[in-house]
Amino acid sequence: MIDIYLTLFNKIILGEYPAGIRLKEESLATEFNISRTPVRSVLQQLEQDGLIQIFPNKGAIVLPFSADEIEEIYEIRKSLELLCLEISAPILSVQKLIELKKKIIENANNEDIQVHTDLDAHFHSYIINSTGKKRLIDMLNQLFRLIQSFRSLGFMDKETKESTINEHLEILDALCRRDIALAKELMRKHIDNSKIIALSQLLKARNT
Amino acid sequence: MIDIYLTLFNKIILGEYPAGIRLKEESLATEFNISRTPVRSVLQQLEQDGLIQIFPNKGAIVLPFSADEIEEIYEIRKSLELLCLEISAPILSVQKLIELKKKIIENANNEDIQVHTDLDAHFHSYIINSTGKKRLIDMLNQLFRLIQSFRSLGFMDKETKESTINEHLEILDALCRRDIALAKELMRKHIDNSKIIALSQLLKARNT
DNA sequence: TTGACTGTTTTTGTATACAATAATACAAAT
DNA sequence: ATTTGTATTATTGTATACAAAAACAGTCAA
Repeated sequence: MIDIYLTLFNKIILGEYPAGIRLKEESLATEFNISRTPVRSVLQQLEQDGLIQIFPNKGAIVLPFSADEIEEIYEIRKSLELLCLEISAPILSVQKLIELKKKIIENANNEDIQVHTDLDAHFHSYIINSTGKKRLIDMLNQLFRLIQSFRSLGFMDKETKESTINEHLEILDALCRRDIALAKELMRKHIDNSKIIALSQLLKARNT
Repeated sequence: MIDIYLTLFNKIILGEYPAGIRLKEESLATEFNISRTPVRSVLQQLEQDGLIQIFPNKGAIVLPFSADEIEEIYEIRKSLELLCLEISAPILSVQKLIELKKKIIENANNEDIQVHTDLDAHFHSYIINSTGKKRLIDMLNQLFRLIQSFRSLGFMDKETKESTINEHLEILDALCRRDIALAKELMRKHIDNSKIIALSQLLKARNT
């Protein structure tokens, strides 16, 4: 049931199911060889992700997932992640920050995209999870799922990869020195840059 | 079905269902004289609200909704509502801002709590909805639902009511003059004050 | 007494059948 | 020709039946 969720999720994100088309329970059920019951459950989840809208007694339609969406998601992400930084920066372990820096430097020339995707996730998750704020963590993870594919795709480009690495390292340095104001400013710029990368990846994905 | 959702929602918020207790589908179904199918749907919604957690094949337990939760929700709200302000402040209609001011002043001495609850909602909604950002609006509305009861209760106290009114008016003035930096600063303080009010209302509600 | 095993019961997950609602097509009237 | 009303169909909403998994209780062995 998790896989029909992910299948639909990705089809919508990647534009395979365009905005406006209707998702009928029966069709989906037969398509995935399951009954309508789990289908309804999945549709409810997708609505919570903001990918579809369910009209009572009328069914579900796919909502637009366009550049505007990416733009909005990144602005929300920026606000929430800066809040995380504010909360966790004073209590982050310098030792762990240094470890993270080492890992990033060691893998700087690694060609594997997955490695960089993981390091990126690791970097942001450490800051976010250290807040210990359940809701905040959940909200950011939900946003991350929405932009995940476009984030990874960005690491295919060498320059993009290198600038991302540098930005991560600079933020870690500021955090080690407990220069929170600088860390926030750098993080703000980093997320703005990431947004531009994601947007360009979206356009690429949609034009293929 | 909407009413069983609201019933459970409020019972959890108000501490009637304490953290940790298990919600069994069958019991809820018989209690509300419906079948398990809509109960499951409601439980899924409550999980999205962050009020319960569903463990696969094991069922749902109520999560804590304590002062810490209120604290966290208000911090998130502050970040997101300030983002809204940043986006919408430059484009808010001065005419509408003045209308809003008038309404607030006219009703300043009204004794009806509902009137003040509505004005409060109106004030914040205008700023939030003017962004036109669907996701942002949805997220804030979800947060508002969680703290709604404690917000209204605050208006029972005369001093609290008056300070809230004054804060709203000051923010509206700043917005009329397009002094966005000031508006943001005032909004930040306003939400911090609201947090304290909500927290005290939570404690009151829990001790009765 | 403790601990592992097994059979029973409870509870959740899914499929299916039925009910209620909305969409559609077609006919009749203006 | 357009609109209104009605019958039909399609689709969602809910109840129930069945399957799978987990929790529980009791028994036996160490």
